[in-house]
Amino acid sequence: MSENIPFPVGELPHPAREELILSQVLFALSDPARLAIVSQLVEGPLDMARCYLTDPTIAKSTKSHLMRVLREAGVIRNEPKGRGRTLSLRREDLDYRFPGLLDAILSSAPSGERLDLT
Amino acid sequence: MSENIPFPVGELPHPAREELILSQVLFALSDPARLAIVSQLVEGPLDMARCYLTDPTIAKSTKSHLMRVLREAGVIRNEPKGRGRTLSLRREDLDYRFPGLLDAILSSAPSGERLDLT
DNA sequence: GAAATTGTTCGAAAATAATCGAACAATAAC
DNA sequence: GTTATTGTTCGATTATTTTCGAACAATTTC
Repeated sequence: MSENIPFPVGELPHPAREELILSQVLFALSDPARLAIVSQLVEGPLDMARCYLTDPTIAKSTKSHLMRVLREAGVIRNEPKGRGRTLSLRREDLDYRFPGLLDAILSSAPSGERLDLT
Repeated sequence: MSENIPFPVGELPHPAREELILSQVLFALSDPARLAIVSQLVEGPLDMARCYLTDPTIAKSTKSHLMRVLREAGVIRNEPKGRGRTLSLRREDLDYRFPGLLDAILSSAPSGERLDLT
């Protein structure tokens, strides 16, 4: 009985580069847990299972929600990969729309939220 | 009957430069109305009465609250001046703590929220 | 000093956002 | 095919934010 097919859960919707809204990006990055996620993605794409949260007691549905906020703001990409997901930073799009913003934020981020950039 | 003297309302508390927290700043700037206020302050200090909101129907207590969020995040200064208040951007402190951040945000802000910078 | 101006604080109501567990979906492993 | 793994969605709950009007405070103007 397939009624109410909401979404095929596989490919998720991502805003186009031109649709990114500054306020939404700032809001997404204004949460320490979300910013910490972004910091982990600076080095490159990451399997979601290998993307750790500052608070390990958080429910997986909450983790999923954090990713959703980042994705809907256009900060990260979330793609199916095997039985899991690959997360990646939309650096080009962010730099194109908001030049210097990501760098400024990442270089100001608390050290606990920043990886080694040497 | 002076009980419960909460605050002399005059000088309001401002966080010190070292106390500014990135997440709080980003959150404060993630609201379009608040960002618009900040954009008006780029040109210099402004009497609060001359600081306009995008939505003119907003209550004065709400306007006051918007200013409070910006002040408590350390984005603006709010000082008594005559019977009103003078608002100013804490640019030096922000630039010191979060280099490039304010510029990146302001130059990416929607045109309706940005003044002429020529 | 009385009235007008400007803006803060307080308390309550409304709107948003965060969080969780349970149910579901998709792939992988067996 | 069955089970395990990984992560999304849904619905409910809680927490945080926003908004407002009323009351109050400080200053200016009269």
